[in-house]
Parts: sequence; structure tokens; C-alpha cells
Amino acid sequence: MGLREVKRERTRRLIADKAFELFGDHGFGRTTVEQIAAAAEVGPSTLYRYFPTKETLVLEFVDDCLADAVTWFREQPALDLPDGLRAVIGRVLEQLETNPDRVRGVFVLAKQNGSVSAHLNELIWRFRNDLADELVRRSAGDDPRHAEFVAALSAGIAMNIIESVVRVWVDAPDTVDAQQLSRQAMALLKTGGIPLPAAQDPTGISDNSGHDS
Amino acid sequence: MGLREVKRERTRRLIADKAFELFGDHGFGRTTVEQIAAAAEVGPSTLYRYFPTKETLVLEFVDDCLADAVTWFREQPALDLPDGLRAVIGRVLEQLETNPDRVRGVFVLAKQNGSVSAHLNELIWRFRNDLADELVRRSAGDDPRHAEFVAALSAGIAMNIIESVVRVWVDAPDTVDAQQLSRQAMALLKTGGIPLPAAQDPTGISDNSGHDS
DNA sequence: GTGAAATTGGTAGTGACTACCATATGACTG
DNA sequence: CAGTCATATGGTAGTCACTACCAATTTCAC
Repeated sequence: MGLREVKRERTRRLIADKAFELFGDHGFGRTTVEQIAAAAEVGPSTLYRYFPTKETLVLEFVDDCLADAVTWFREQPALDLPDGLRAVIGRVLEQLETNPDRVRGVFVLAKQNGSVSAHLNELIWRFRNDLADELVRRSAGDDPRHAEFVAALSAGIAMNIIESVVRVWVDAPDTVDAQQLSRQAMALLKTGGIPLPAAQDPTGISDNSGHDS
Repeated sequence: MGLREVKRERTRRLIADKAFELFGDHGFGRTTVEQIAAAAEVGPSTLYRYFPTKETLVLEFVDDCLADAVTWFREQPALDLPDGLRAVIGRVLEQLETNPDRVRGVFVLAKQNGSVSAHLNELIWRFRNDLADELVRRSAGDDPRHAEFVAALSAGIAMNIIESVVRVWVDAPDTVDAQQLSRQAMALLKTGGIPLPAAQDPTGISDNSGHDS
């Protein structure tokens, strides 16, 4: 709309970029928000109006990618679950590949700094929860407790695939095809290539008494 | 051994308990470390010698449970993977059931406070990574890249089961049997009761070219 | 251009956390 | 039992993330 929003978006991006630059040069912990504000030529209080915490400076892009994928998935109710999940995974990776340098930078910073790592992990979990909520919404109306449990596991596996793929991909974005790697993960899962936890003796496995409906 | 360590352990526990009490009464954010130190009748600087951050005050117990399970798993190399993973899951749940109130408290606080949630999630991821490392160590010496990838997925699923079970369990520790619920999750996983991500059309699924060995 | 609304920079403060120092306390030696 | 040594403790001063608030400036609508 107005010139206002354009300028605001520009300032926002400028701050994030400068922050990323400084974090890359001197590390997350050794960079103060005052330095970032100074580099972006804004006051510290302006910076805090755009980014509520220092961590969001780093994580906003990844957060956007995940949020976008969830929103997109909500608008695709026609897909059945296996194909739908495959598609969200693809969507997330697609979004992340928009800016590989940024994603790699985020993971590097997360490796260095505990707080960044913690908040990154929280983003990922929130994604899983959002996904699980959507799966519950789609599930046929049987026992909601069971549906939530299944949805959590299902969404968790999707999250795991994404995370595992990304961790490989960020180490060598040029030689690894993230999409293909994710398909490989799905295939391994389907064909038993991934060792799953299971008792050799399936005691009490087939009864449902542990789950009070 | 000496009287010193006994006293130290007592002080440590006293601080953690008082902290938990105050967090429960007034919330995590509304409780200052000075208040905790005062309640435990120690100076703030002493408190920081025991607990490096405010979050560790909350999360130490869960952290210990997970660390214990990993250590235990490392000492059980005889188990094959499916059964071993089942056993770690059981071990973690067993440890958590040692102090259900504490675990529930942790999850309640995590729900209220973003930083607690973030650090809790990080603990869980660290557990997954430790588990994955051990799985890699056990894997036959083929392509390490592939082994790491598989291990990450495998450990991730174990982590997911634990997390999903615990989230149900903390809501009603008395009516839910965590161990049985985890076995149910494994059974669902094995019998296809959990929707997994997969393309209906398995394009490029069976070739290995995406994975450069 | 004028007034309303939004954006900004600055100030003062809180609270988590660190570095450092002086003191006190338990542990060991003669 | 006295001496001494390592360790534990409390306090002080300081940094930095973050908040609440205020005054000034800029943008938009009329």
C-alpha cells in the first residue's frame, strides 16, 4: 500500500542483514544489539520494535519458511495424508532453498550458541505442533485422544525428515539435492530401511487397553 | 565420601526445590533469582555456582533422566537395534516416572514460558543427537554419511515416541500407563497405523543417486 | 497546509549473568 | 590440638538484554 510499509520493510531487512553480518564476523554472543542498531543506523529501541529478541534476528527466515509451509498445507485439504505430508516436507525444503546461505548461517550460529540452538529447536517443535493440529482437524471424528496421539507421531516423523535432511544439506548445499534426499528418507521408512523401536516379543502390543477411549 | 559433598548435594537440592516451588506459585517470569536465593538462604552468587542459568533450575531433572538413559544405552551393546531402541524409550519413561510431579511441572512451565520451552526442546534434541551418535557407532562400517542420516531418523523416531507419550502422560499421570502407550506407538508404527509421508507415485524413490557415497 | 496516526530516538529502569575479592569453613598434617 | 590448605560462600561492581515511557519527527488523509 503506502510508502510507509515499504520503508518499514526495508528497515526490517536492513537490520536483519546487518545483524547477520555482525554475527557471522564476531559471533552471536560477542555482538551486542547496540552494535547492530548502530550498524543499521537506527536506535536500539527501534530495533526492538521490529525484533522482540536477539534470537529472532537470526531465526526469522527459518520461522517464515515453516509458517509458510503450515499455511500452505492448511489450504490443501484435498490431499490425502501420505501425499500431503510428502508435499509439506517438499514445501519447507523449497522455501529453505530460497536462501541457502541464510539457512546455513542459522545452523552454524545454532551450533555455536546455546540460546540460538534452543530457540531454533523451539521453532521446529512449533512447526510440528501446528502440523499435528492440522492433522487432527483432518482426522475422522473418532476418539480425539487417539487422533492427537497419532497426529503427533505423524507430524513428528515429518519434522524429523526435514531436520535430518537439512542437517545434511547445510553441510554441502551444492552437492546435495534436499528434495531427493527427503524422498529417499520416505522410501527408507516405507521399506524398513530405518530401524524402528520394537520389541522382539510383541507383548501386549495388539491390545488397546492402555488407551482409555 | 566427605561431609562436604553431602552438604553440597543438600544445598543443590534445596535451591532447586525452592525454585520449583516459587515458579509454581508465581510463574517462571515473575520469580527472580534473588528471590530463589533468598528462599534457599544462600547468596545469588552461590546459586549461580550450582545452576548456570535460571532454566537449568527447572530442567535439571529431565536432563538427568535423558542423560541417564543415554549412558545406560551405551552400556547395552548386545541389544539389536529395534529392541535396543524400545529399551531406551522404556528407560527414559521409567526414569521420568520416578518423579511425575516434577515432570508435569516442567511441562506446565514450558507451556507458560517461551525460554523454558526452548531449553526443554533443546534437551530433547540433544538426547536425540546423543542417541544418533551411539547408533552410528554401532552401525556396520559402510558409508558414514548414509549411516548418520539413518541414525538421525531412527533416533528421531524414538525421541518422537517419548515426547508424544510424555505429553499425553503429563496430562493425566494416574490414568495413563506410559510404558504401555509407548508400546502402542511402536505397534502403530509397525502396522501402518501412523500415516507416513510418501508420494503416491514413487518417483525416483528406489534409486540411490541422490546420495553421493 | 493541517491535524491525526504512526514511526522514531532517547532515558531510566529491571533483572539475568559474570568477574572478582575477602572471608569462612570443612579437610588433612604435624 | 594447632596450623595450613583447598574449597565454599557472600558481596560488589559491572555488562547486556529487554521494557516502559516520553518527546520529537515523519507520513498519510482531508
